[in-house]
Amino acid sequence: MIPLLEFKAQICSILSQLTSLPGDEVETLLEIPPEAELGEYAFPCFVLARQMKKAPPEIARELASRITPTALLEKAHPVGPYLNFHIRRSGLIRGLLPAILEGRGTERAAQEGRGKTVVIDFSAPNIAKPFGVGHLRSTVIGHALYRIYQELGYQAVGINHLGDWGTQFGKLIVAFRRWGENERLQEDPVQYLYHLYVRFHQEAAGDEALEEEARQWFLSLEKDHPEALALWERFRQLSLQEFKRIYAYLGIEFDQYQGESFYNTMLEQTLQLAREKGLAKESQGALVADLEPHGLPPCLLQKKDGATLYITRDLAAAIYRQQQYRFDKLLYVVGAEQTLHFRQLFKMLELMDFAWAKNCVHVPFGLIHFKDGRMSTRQGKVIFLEDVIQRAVELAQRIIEEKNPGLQEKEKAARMVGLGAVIFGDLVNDRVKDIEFDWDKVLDFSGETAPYIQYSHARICSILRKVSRGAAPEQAAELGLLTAPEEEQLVLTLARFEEQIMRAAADYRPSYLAHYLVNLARDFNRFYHSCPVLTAEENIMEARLVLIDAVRVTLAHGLELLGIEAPEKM
RNA sequence: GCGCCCGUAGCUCAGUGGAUAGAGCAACGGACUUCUAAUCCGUAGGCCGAAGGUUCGAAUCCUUCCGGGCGUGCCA
Repeated sequence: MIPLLEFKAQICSILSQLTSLPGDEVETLLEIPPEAELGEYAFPCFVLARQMKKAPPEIARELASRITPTALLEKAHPVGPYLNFHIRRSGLIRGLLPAILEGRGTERAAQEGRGKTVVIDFSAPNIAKPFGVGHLRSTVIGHALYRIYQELGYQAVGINHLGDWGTQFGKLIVAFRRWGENERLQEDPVQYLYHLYVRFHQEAAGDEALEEEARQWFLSLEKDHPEALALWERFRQLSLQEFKRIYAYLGIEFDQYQGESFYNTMLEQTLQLAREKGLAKESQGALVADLEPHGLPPCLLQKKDGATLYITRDLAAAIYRQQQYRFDKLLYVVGAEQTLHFRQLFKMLELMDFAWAKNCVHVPFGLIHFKDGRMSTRQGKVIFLEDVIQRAVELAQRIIEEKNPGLQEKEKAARMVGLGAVIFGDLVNDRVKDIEFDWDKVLDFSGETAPYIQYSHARICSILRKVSRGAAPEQAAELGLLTAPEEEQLVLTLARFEEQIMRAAADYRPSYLAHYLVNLARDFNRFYHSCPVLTAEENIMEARLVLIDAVRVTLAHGLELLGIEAPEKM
C-alpha cells in the first residue's frame, strides 16, 4: 500500500480508538485540508462536541495531546476546531516514489474489484446514421470507465449495443426503395444512408403515408421478409465497417458487438415471462406493464401491430447478460434523456424477481448542443466526429510544424495530441451537464487540455533522455533532499492518484481523474520552472530524476485510463 | 400540467456538509544565450439564480419560486 493510504488507515484506527467512533465513520468524516501546510488529512471535531460536552477546539487539543508520532505520522496538530494530521514527508517520499516506479502505485485500488465482473454498455451508435459528436460522449465516458474498472481489478466487458433494429429501418427501406442508388451507397455508405434518412423526414412532412409505409416495412422486417432483411443486412454491414474504422482510430475495442437485433429471438420468451409474472396486460390493443403503483408511467412492451419496442429488447439483453457474464455490476452509459426508460427497465427487472436488478446502473450524461439549439440527426443538424478529429489533428500538425519542425513521426504525435484534445475536452466536463459545442474551445490546446498534460509528459521524457542512465531510485538514497515547496506539492499530488481513481469509479465520473491530471501537470510545470534537474548538484539531480520519472509514469498511466496516449516527443 | 436534471468570475467550468469559494479562456503587465514558452509568474474580476428552512457550520441537504434543458403509451 502506498504510504498515504497507510497513513489514512492509521489515522482512522487511532481516532476510532480515542473517540469510540467506528473506523469507517471516521473515514467519511476525514477531509483534505484546503492548504498543504494544514496537513494531509483533517478531522473536524464538531461532531464530538455534543457527546463530550466540550468546545471543538478543546477536543482537538485534547486528542492531539494523546496522539504520539509514528514512523509515518509526524504530528497531529490542532488548528481551531480541526485536528490536522501531517505525514512524515521523508517517509512519504521514500515509500511512494519507488512504489510508483515499480508499478505498485495503485495496488490498494486493484483489490477492490478482484473476482468481480462489470459489464459496460456504451457507445451504441445507430446503424445508418453518421457518428456525430453527440455519440462521442457515451463512447469516451464508457471507455474510460472500462479502463478505470479494469484498474480496480474488475473483469470488464464492453458491449456495443448497436442501434441496429427499430422503426428507423422501415424508414430507410422506404427511402432506399424510392430514391436509392446502389453506386452511391457503395461509395460512402453512412453518408448516403444519412442523406436518405434526412430526405425521408423532409418528404414525410408533406406526405403522411410515408410514415405508415415505414411502419409496415419494419413489421415486414420483423417477419423476416426477404427483401427487407437483405437491405437491412447490407445497411448494417456497411455501417458497422465504418464504425469499426472510427473505433480503431480512437483506440477503442469492444468485447461484444451485440446490437438490438441480436435479442430478437429472445423477445417472445421475455414477453412470456412478463405475462407469467402478471406484469403484462392488453391495453388499447398493445401489451403494457402498469407501473403506476411504483410511481412510473406505464411501460409499453409491444405495439398494437405486434412490432416490438426497445424496452423489450433491453429487458432481454439484461437477462441475457446476467446469464452470460454473471455480472456484479451492469452500467449503461446512455444520455440523460433516457433516464425514465432506465427507471422503467430496472423496475421491470425487479418486478420480474431478478435480485440482480439492483446492480444495474444508468450512467447518464448531458446533451451536446449548439449555441442556438440542439443537434438533430433528422434535420441534418449534426457535427461529424470525424470532422472534429480531423481539424484537431490538423491543428496539432501545424503547431508541431511551427514549434518542433525536426520531430520524427510528426503525424503520429499530431494524431495523439489532436485525438487527445477531443477526448479530453469531453471527459473533463462533469458528465451530467449539457455541453455547448464550440469550435474555438475544441481547437484550443492551452490550459486545461490533453495537450497540456501531454506536453508535460513530453518535457519529462526529454529530460530523462538526456541522462544516459535514467532515474535510479535505488541509487538516489537522498530522496529526502526533495524539500522545495514545488517538490513537496508534486509529491503530495502524486500520492492522491489512487484515491482519485477510486473516486472516479465510485461516482462513474472520469472527470475527477481528468481534473486530477491537470493538477498534476500544473504542479509539474511549476516545479519545472523553479527547480532545474540536469544542472542541479549531483544528489539533488538524482532525487529529482526519480521524482519526475514518477510524474511521467503517473501522467501516462492516468491518460491511458482516459483512453488517451502520451507521446514522448511533441 | 406533471416528473427528472442544471443555474458558481465577462465566457467555459472545478469545488468530498466544514477552515479565506478555485482553475482555464478572454483582458492587462512580466519571464526564453539556461532541461521543449502547447509553459510559468503577477494584476483584475463573485449578494455561489432568489427567498425561506435544517445544522455548531450550507455553493453543497430540504421547501417554494425564477430561469434553462430533457422527458412524459405505440421512436431509440
